[in-house]
Amino acid sequence: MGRWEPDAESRFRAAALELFGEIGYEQTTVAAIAERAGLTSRTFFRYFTDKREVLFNGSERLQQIMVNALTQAPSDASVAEAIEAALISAGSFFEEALRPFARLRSSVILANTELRERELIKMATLASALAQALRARGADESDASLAAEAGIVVFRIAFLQWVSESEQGDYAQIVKDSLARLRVLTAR
Amino acid sequence: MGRWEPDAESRFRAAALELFGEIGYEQTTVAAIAERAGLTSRTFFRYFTDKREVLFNGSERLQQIMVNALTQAPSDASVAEAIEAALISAGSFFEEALRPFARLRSSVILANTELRERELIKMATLASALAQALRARGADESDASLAAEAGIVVFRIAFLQWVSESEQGDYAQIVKDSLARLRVLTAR
DNA sequence: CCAGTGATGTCATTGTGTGACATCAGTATA
DNA sequence: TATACTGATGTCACACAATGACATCACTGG
Repeated sequence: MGRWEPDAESRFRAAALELFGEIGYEQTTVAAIAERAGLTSRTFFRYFTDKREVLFNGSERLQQIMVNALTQAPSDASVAEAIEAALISAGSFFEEALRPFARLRSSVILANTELRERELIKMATLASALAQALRARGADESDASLAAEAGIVVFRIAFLQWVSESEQGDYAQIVKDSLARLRVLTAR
Repeated sequence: MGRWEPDAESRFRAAALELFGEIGYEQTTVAAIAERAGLTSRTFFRYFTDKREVLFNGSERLQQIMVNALTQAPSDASVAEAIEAALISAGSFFEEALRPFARLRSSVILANTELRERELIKMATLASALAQALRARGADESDASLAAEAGIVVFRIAFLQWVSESEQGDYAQIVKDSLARLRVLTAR
């Protein structure tokens, strides 16, 4: 057995999500998270740059999945088709079993402005990565930005629907519907 | 003459923008801003909830202008047309004389992640307001969100182009071009 | 002339975030 | 086996952001 309990990082994540749900994000101090995880504040900040970041470090993996999907789309696919493929590939993140977790996390984020800010910049980073991948496929500079950002808009709205209590549909279907709606709306 | 120098708020804004430009956002302390403005940190936080907020409190006015434009668009205008009117109405913010200021402010924001976060949430708030106004015009619930968010994407990209050194065109023309591009991209 | 108002200042406190240094089990190396 | 090394954690000290409580005092209206 090692000198310390394993999985410090996931213990931090679990403790944080619990406390945020129990007493709210602002009321939760880093010291409290660390105590519940059996560690110290100082150690918390070695794993996460930020108090907020403890809720967001799955995002690199999501980004990688989506960029891969986009890159591997058929080379004759249109920009819109490539983006659609990327959005749908994110579905592996959104399996039914993870819905309760996603719901809790999502409600914590929506309840706090600081956390929404962080979420938005993660989405912006994702959009940049997708735009970059589109350019690598030969898309025009500003077309790439526009398409990627618009794609992320659809992604966010679809995700919110998927995670909402009332919604029953599966993620891929919601994405396709949203894309279709956007098409209608932008058409003259 | 009043007991204090007038325009405390704009003195804070000016001092902050100067210092951010001179030594960077992170290196600038609130105490330093206050000192340059001839006031106290405590007073700074009476005007601005945040250190960041000192760069962002024009946004309510922008929002009001755009929502007004959207609301006053002809009642038979399509969702897309109403959004276009709102985007173009923002042009009163972006007159040629203000470009140097906008450029400095923009470069300060782009250089710092915290500030980019704040900018993004201001844009998100703006998008919500536009969506709300669209619903008031009778637009479908999710159509309103999609159209407003997509509109803000165009707005952000157009603004970035307008503010960039190389670009020469005027704001309204850039918006129209970007909208046209988005239309082409989303079409099947 | 006086009470009240409001913008500012002073002081104290909590929490975030970070640098510098200490500890010490496990591992590699002589 | 002894010794040095590594790396995850802890301890301590500190700067800065943010906020509550209370003090100050020019100006205003009666």
